[in-house]
Amino acid sequence: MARSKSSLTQVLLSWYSQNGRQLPWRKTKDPYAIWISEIMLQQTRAEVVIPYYERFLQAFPTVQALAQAPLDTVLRLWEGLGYYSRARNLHRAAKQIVRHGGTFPRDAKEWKELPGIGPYTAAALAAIVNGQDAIALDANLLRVGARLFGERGIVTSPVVRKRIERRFLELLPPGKAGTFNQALMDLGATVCLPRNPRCEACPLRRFCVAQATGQQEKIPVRARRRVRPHKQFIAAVLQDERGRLLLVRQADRGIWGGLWTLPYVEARSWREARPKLEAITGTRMKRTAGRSPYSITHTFTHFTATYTAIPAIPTTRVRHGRWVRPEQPNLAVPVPHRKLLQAFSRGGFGAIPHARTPSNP
DNA sequence: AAGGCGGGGAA
DNA sequence: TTCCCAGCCTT
Repeated sequence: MARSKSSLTQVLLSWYSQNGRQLPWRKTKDPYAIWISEIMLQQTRAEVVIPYYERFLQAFPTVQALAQAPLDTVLRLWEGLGYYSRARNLHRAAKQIVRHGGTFPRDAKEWKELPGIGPYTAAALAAIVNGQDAIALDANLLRVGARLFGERGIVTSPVVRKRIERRFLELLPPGKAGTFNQALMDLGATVCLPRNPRCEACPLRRFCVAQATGQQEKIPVRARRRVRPHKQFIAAVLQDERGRLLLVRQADRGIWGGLWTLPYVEARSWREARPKLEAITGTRMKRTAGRSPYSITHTFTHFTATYTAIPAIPTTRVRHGRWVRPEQPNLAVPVPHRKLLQAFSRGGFGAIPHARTPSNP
């Protein structure tokens, strides 16, 4: 057992030195830059993160620069990346770090005290930045570990997570936690894939219980997925005399917290939506004659949504929100609303088909 | 322990 | 279409 353990680790590290991914945040030892990367990488694949990471570090090269920036500027650079509480927590944490003289945490326990840093990120940063022996148990390590150790329980359950972490901890080469964790991540991302794992290319093949028993497609075992509900939303496209559209800022919590959207509510008809939209914008409004609504659907993790944008005109002074040019709002706008703005700026949804006016859009 | 929270890429 | 990703926070 002792022999296979050390040889497993050696094979893994050797494979990593030849086949590891070249990622921008692996070229630096700056705790600030690595911290930014880890937050962006939460629930987000590395390829998606790369351009965001580059732009973000260019805009905010230091933790001081980030701490001094307005939240709206930070959210602008996060636009499209999702899970926007990450950006709000990042901004809060930057202020905390600067208040502590700009010194970064020295171990996992200190990292975890910052907002937006949970068990995984604390372990990853402790290992990569501080060289501390820790297991950064992300989805990759969970999947690799479940297959490698032949774990038959539901992988997301606390018991199974603990079991896999303990097994990896036994294999961890002291002082090399950063490399060890990232080697396992890369193995999960490029070889030990969720579907159709490339076992023929796996350096750990001869150590893998799932491979030996032919169960690599059945492991990891996941909890049953719930059905995804469908929700309908109505958005008002209020236009001023200069052709600008009204956006409102979402509160700093909940979906799209801190971002700017068309005024919208969950509703199935204009009749139902209008009073609520009037409350949000602080104005009375009526539908624009001759303009048709425009709908898009968007799938979230927990529900599917249809957003119907309805052109309308304010009939009293508008008290809330900000007028923006739809082709360049210069504010952080979530993807579905950005699509609505783009569709409108490319022709304003067109005219209502004269044969049949949708009464219940 | 469970649910809310984005968006995109791959099969 | 469905799955799932370098998870965290609140309840």
